[in-house]
Amino acid sequence: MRALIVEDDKALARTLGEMLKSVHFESDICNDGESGLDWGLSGDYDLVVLDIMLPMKDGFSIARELRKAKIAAPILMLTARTETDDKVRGLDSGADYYLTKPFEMSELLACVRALTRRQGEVVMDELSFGDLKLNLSTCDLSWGDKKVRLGKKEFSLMHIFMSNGEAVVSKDTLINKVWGFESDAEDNNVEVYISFLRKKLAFLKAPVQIATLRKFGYRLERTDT
Amino acid sequence: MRALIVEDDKALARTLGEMLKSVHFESDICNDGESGLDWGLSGDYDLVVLDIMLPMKDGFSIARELRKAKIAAPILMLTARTETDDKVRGLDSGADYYLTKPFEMSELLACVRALTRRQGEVVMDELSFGDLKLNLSTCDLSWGDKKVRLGKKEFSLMHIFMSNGEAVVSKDTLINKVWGFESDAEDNNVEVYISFLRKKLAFLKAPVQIATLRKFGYRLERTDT
DNA sequence: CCCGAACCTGAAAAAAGCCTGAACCTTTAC
DNA sequence: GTAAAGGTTCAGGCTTTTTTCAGGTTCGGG
Repeated sequence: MRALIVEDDKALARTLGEMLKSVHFESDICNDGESGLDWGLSGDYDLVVLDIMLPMKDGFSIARELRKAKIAAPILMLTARTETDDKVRGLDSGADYYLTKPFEMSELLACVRALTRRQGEVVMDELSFGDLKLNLSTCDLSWGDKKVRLGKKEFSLMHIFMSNGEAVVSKDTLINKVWGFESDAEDNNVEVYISFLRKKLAFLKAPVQIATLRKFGYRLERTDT
Repeated sequence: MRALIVEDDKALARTLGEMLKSVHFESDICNDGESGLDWGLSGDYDLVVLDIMLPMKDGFSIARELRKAKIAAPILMLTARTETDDKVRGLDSGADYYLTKPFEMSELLACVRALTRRQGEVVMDELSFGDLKLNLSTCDLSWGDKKVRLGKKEFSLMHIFMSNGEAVVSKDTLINKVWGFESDAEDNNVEVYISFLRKKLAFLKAPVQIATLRKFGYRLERTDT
């Protein structure tokens, strides 16, 4: 993890760096606003600690410009100003936390933990088999730039196949998982849906097919090219 | 957007609710810790405002248990305690921001904005999907120079769609987030509003549609040109 | 080579889900 | 208080999904 510290008080900057080091951050330090912004724009920091009053360029502007450049790293604003207006301005410039000096190091570290904790963000779930992809959040099956929408049962079936790789899946298994443990669905229902899926795979021109293994079931296979 | 306020000072709770309302949050209020936790566990909130000293169960425990249950909503901890130890404890329990009373409402709202701002989004009061824009402060949906005003429910729905990009959103989710998880709204209510929104999108001639995925829900889609 | 079991698939019926106009109710603004 | 805006309910009609069915094809063992 890398942190950028933009702070003109060199002693404080160094202390911050050491504190962060104790929680496994490598820190870079800038003593003025311009260089702070430049470094921040590189985009490879996981945290930015920003003073407000700085030579050359103030912390508000830096935060604003970083956000404008789509830099998403958490910004911790650190300042002696206690006015509510400053806090509001700081947070609205794009900062994620506003901490007023003086503060204890334990508090700062707790903030840092809170800010960096939520990194397990938007996980776009997707199953894939070769280049065939099943998007679990949009429910569509795609290969290259072609996409088809799957109905619910089609989706469940495909989901099962794609989670099983190349393993054979029996009709019984499919019926149990898709139609439910105790349903009166028959083998033919599965067959019909397999047929639907094959049509869609053909439409995608995907190099993948659903192969039949008589008396055993079905499985996904790559169709070599 | 829905907020859960857990605060035993009823007057303050009500004030908070009103403040949040002005930034388009529907709030549910709990006056004790136990019910606060229960409600929070429903997982339908986009923000939790938590007092620390509460009857039945303190804010630290609530935050900890919510996180344990994988509830990811931002937690704003709100308290009179100014001890560094309390702050550290609060943040480490899972809170995302620690605000000490007394505070001004403008500060609270700035925190809320900072907390609910999706990472990577720059302009705070506008969501966008392609060229379609939803102005969060005027509730206007616009495309190019055309604009329509959305009602509150229409707005909430659109807000959810636009924060979710192209992901499918189920009717249950929509009902829980727009009408509240213990409401008796039915699927048809959602359908009616989807219908309203479609009319407005059509009026805007926006290249965006609300697609139906039968048995899954709805999602935004670009209508290719 | 022949037969039956297993499988495929188009079509159509049945069921489930969805859309929407309109009437009616509730809240808000003045 | 009143009107307008917003919200809810309802019913009939429409669309898509799911099931059913029937005739055809494939496969493997005798």
